[in-house]
Amino acid sequence: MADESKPVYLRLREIIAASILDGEFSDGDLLPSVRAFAATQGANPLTVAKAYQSFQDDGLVVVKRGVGMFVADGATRRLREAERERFLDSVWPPVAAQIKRLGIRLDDLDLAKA
Amino acid sequence: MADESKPVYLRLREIIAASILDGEFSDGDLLPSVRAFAATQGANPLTVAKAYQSFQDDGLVVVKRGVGMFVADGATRRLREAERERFLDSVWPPVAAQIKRLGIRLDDLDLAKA
DNA sequence: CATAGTGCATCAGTGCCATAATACAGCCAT
DNA sequence: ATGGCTGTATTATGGCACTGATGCACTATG
Repeated sequence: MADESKPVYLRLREIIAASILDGEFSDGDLLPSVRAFAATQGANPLTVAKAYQSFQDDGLVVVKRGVGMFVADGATRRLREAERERFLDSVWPPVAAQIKRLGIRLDDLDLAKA
Repeated sequence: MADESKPVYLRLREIIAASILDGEFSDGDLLPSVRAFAATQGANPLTVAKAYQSFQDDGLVVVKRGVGMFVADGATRRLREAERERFLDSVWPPVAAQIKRLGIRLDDLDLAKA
């Protein structure tokens, strides 16, 4: 969901979520520091902090002050379920409607194109 | 694409585009006036005007000052092609990526749910 | 000409987003 | 203990998009 028009902190949030879902970071793993991640993404550290903040609010990330941010226990599973529900409820229906409206056939939709 | 978080004028634009693609308005038809459409949608007339504006810029709508806005010649076809290209280029790839990432099977995606 | 319906231009207000510069609080290896 | 790394809080600023109220120019109709 790399929509170029979205706010930066939301894009960063999606990048982090994708990394976790793809297994790049597992439960208990130490996430990149705010400053380090900001550097690699060319973003402001405070903007990164804002992205991390939303994960804390959901309890998906645990902060050890002075050490770093860790993926919470069971976060991978909970994140996957939350994202799945959000996708099926909010993302897919309008997409399906557009597919139908535009008369797009499933042959045109290559699932490997991702 | 009724994303509740999007700006109003973009949602209105999508409503209009869908109406045209669904054949509710054909080439040459008179579109609802800015004020009338604003009333039915509970929006501000200026916001509606901004939505219509984007169609004018694309030449999909022709303005007769003092009369109203008409669907341009060939607009239905051009709109369908533009929307199709936009969908395949910008919308579908991230959606497909998310489907793959979340391990969603095609059985869960009911195309009739639209 | 008078009226009522069009779209449109102008100006202003509001809120979110991103950035910045510091400073502070906690942990850890040396 | 000290230096260096964590995240956090504060305040301020600039930019931009969205929304809104008012009034004007235009056209069809009678």
